[in-house]
Amino acid sequence: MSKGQATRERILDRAVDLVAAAGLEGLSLGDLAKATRLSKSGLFAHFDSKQDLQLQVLETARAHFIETVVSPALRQPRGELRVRALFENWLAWEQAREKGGCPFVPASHELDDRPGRLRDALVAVQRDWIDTLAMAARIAVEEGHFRSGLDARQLAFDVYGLFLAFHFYHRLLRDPEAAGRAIDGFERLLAACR
Amino acid sequence: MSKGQATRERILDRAVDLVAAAGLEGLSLGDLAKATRLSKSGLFAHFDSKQDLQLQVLETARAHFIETVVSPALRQPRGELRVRALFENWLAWEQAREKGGCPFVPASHELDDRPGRLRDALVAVQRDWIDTLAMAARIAVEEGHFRSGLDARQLAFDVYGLFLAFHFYHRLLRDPEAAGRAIDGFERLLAACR
DNA sequence: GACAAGAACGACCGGTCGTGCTATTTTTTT
DNA sequence: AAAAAAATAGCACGACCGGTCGTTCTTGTC
Repeated sequence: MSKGQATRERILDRAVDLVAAAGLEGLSLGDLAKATRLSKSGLFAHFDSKQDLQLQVLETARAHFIETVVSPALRQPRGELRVRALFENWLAWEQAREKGGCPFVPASHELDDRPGRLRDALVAVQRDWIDTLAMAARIAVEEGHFRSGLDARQLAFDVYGLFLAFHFYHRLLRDPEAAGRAIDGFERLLAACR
Repeated sequence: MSKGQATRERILDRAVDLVAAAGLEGLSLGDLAKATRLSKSGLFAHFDSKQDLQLQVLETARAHFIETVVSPALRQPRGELRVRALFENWLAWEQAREKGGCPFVPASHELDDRPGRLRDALVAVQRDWIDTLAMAARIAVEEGHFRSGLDARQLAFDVYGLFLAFHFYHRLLRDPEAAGRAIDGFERLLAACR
């Protein structure tokens, strides 16, 4: 790998953290340059525009998410275990990044009223993730772990709600019971699926 | 009421809409001046600083929220009906503001890592609201509508999750079924409380 | 060792931000 | 109607924004 390529990856990894903390708009070239100990222009030479940078940050975050949340869960056996793994890895993903948390959550609220390529890219990522959740639930029905007739997309909605509530209680309210509450809610949800 | 007072309230009302759309940081004095047809300096004379403006915007939003969500629900009879009213008014509050949605949701994500008076004020508002939800649930236990031993604060957590999922599906994904999903989830939640 | 390509630099552009100071207009009080 | 007070406008500031420029340092190839 060329040196430029390596630097660009270093920039993007650092940028994902900054986005998780301050959002996609809060990410400024100056801050990112300081964080990577590059000059602003030296950094900017790696990207066509700020939007290009933001798109690449989104793509980098997506790759991280798939690597640490989705892929390990897909190695679990089909059915309830896999659904559990998806949710638990998701919570861990949010907690692991000590400084920022999940970068998609702030991005979702910044972009929900701003049409454009950035928003389209984010929506695509989120739809994929919801599809993954729903598909895992549907497989659990096939396996006989969940009752037939279960609305898998409704389950995905409910689970997403638990994650967002966790994010909110954890990051804004600093509630130490946030994770416990999310897990309790998830168990109650699963019990209703059987 | 003096004219200045009236203008200030007009500014704050308009500012709440802009915050709902663009967040507390996205609110700029220039934009707000244009929206209220004042000069930037003429507008600024009403406030000590931008932070002062933001604090007053938060307080204005809080007053609106209590007026349109909490107070009408407290006029409902104690018990399940009141819990229902709180949730339904909450959903309606989010949908009523055609341009912006709930101003507290974007603010929560902007401020979750920024200590200061703004964050403290927002946390206080949110804690009050969660207490209101939990208290209504506890009353429903007293009235015999909900089973005894119910964890009222867990219910508040779950309900908050449903609202956030609704907000996310509605505003980012533009899912027309968002409200239906939230209501379905709420009904399932209530059924488990009885 | 020459030389081109890649990578990073510092200076700078026009624009917008929050914020102060001063003048002018409008409202209120006498 | 005059004087006092309040409300608004005009203007300029320093800081920072995304982005461009020409230059320099590094790297690898012939």
